[in-house]
Amino acid sequence: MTDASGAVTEALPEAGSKRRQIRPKAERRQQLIDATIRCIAQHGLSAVTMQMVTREAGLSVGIANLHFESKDNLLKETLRFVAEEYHGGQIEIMEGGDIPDLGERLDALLDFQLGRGVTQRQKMSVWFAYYGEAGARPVYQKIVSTVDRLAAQKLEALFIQIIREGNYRGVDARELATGYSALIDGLHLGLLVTPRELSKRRARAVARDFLRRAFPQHIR
Amino acid sequence: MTDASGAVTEALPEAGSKRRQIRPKAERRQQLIDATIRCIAQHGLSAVTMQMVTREAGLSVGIANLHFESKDNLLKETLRFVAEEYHGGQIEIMEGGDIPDLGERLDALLDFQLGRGVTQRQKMSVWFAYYGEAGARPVYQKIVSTVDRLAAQKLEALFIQIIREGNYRGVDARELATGYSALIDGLHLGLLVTPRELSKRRARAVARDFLRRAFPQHIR
DNA sequence: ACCCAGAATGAATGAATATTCATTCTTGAT
DNA sequence: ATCAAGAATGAATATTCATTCATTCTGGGT
Repeated sequence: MTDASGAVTEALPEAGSKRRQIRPKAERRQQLIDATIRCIAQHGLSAVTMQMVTREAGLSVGIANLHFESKDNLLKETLRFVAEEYHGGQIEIMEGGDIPDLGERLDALLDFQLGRGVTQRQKMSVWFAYYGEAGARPVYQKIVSTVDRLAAQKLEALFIQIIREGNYRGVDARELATGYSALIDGLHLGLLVTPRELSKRRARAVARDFLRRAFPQHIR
Repeated sequence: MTDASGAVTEALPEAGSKRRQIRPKAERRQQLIDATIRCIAQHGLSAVTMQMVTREAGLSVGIANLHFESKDNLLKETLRFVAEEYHGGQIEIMEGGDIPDLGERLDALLDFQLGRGVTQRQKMSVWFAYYGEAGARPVYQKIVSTVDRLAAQKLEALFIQIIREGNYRGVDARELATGYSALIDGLHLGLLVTPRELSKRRARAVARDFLRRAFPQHIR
């Protein structure tokens, strides 16, 4: 639904039929998680209802409690999915057997973190919606911490390699990694909240500048 | 209320009396905003109810709709208050007739942004709770953008002064200001969501490092 | 001492929403 | 063809919550 035309429509995935379909549990779960992401991005975490999500998924209300026990759980699993997708992508690049050159690998990482189109913006919304609640919900903190820590370690490892290769002096890999991560998070926030002030292009320039200042031989 | 003992109690601000008090409108408004901040920090924006807020304030439920027209409006005004307080503090320091030395002024700014105790943490929670909803609520975006822009301009102006004084080459004040703001936001996020990984001390070190790399003559 | 404007109260109202579950439908196996 | 397992549905339920407003109370003005 939610389309301009009054016609009752299916959600994106399946088209046409209004016949009841039976699908495996895993598929339905993903379908509901995807719908939840879209709903959070569009309406905000605090406005999301089960009716909204199931309608967005093109399914009936009861199904959400069939595959997830409760709304709380659906939201928790959605966060877990987004967190793992985002950090998984980063980690893959950082380990990167694909890209042997360390400078290029950094560039690829930056591309992943600040690139992409609308989809990325949706994920960003979700990401920060949960951050906003994290202060009051230890469950969210835990999910985020877990994936965060792993990504932080990989980033530090990459920086250590670069520092060694470039023979940079007086640079602490750990501190730099913390700073870079925080910078990326902050830029995401800016893109989300004040898109008028901060274009994606400028965000990338700022992040690149940070890296260039730290690793002048590797960037540019 | 809410205390273990059955005794009916007042909220923190006023003690003892259970007699109805009449106070000027402005005072009640502030009292409710303060209570709202505490509630958001403790329970999360999406869990805040009017009952919760008015109870926290030690007042009756009806009063919130008397002084603010609606819950929506109370939340909006609370955001405005937090935004103006935070950015107001920064701006005052940055204009800083108090501190003539530019390096010291930077240090004072950093102190303000990453210093303070529990109170600061409460404000941070509130701050990011709203950020999380900003993607879906233009009203919030607007409030934040407005104060944000002013602070960004002041920071840029300060950086321009420093660049001139230090005769730094190849440094773009605007870009650097964007980067520094983003870094601070990102560090706040880290402090909020993964306090185990990121201590306040380390956050300050990271931010200082950023500034030192940009303005080596002014910092340390 | 009295009054009354308007501040404060909280029980009542109605709307929104998560969750349940009796029922219906689909599919693959026999 | 028939059947059973279990996936899917959505009307009904119970709860929670924002908002209203008739009533009570307070304190400054006279």
